[in-house]
Amino acid sequence: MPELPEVETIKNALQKAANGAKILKAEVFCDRFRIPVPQDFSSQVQDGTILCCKRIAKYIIIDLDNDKSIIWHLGMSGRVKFCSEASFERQKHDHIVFWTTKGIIAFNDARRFGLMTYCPTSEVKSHELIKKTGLDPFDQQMSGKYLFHKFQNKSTPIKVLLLDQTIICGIGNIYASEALYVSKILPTRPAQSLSLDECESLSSAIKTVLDKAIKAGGSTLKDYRKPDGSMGYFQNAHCVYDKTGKPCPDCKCNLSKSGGIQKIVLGGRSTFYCPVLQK
DNA sequence: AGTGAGGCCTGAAAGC
DNA sequence: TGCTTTCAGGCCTCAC
Repeated sequence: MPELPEVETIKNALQKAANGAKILKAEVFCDRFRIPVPQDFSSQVQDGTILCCKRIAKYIIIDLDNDKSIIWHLGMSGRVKFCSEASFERQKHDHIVFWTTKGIIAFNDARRFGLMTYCPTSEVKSHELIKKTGLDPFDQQMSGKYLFHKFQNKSTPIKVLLLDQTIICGIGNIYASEALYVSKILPTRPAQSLSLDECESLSSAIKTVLDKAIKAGGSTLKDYRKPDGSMGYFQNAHCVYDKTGKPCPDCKCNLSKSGGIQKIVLGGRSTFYCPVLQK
């Protein structure tokens, strides 16, 4: 499920709920993820106290006081559960469970496209998985100019490049469509055809869309401890995503003529856009 | 080098 | 109703 806003929301929730918690026991019930959980994972994180939770791209990084950091990715279907020990009942696909002094943290991931591993805290940034991630959308250097530069000589559809985590990290399939809608750019446009102005517009649209989603996700935080222990994800108010045939919010065109929001496949992924508003 | 297809997994929803 | 097919918010590897 999670794209940047969801990961940010979950990271914030974890930070709030688990900071200062000591890991009494970490149990790995299934280690077959995108990359296997290291054999010594449990013993390496056990007795560590959680100093802080950070987000790098779509990764959650949990720094422990024993100079180890947990690297966590939720993949497509990953969920984080946080609940008291008394109310915890291990459910299907709860593959990794932490018993801490502040309660249970469980990693549930039906499809196991996610991953959990660890490394020395000082080596997180140079870690194989982390080092290839591109600029965070909220990084100071993120700008139209940066995108314009990165898009030079790229004939790839702009929508496909937005999903390339080595250029900008954190954008997933939903927000790629949404950001292009906000900046009024057709997803099929070759990246190199975008003007500097359009890149500026896209850069700010990315930030706006993600920021809105984080704020909305944050507002659901108050009930993140639902009875089932899951945190719940922000139910997004999308403009175009999964709205095939429906009018887009800003469109004043004739729906019967335009056909409403169109769905196409780019780079193997569903892509949604308004053929009237986006050029 | 850059691109598209296929693969990893399971479950929900749609199609028959 | 029940079986089969398709699709899913991520990401990697492989063949061209």
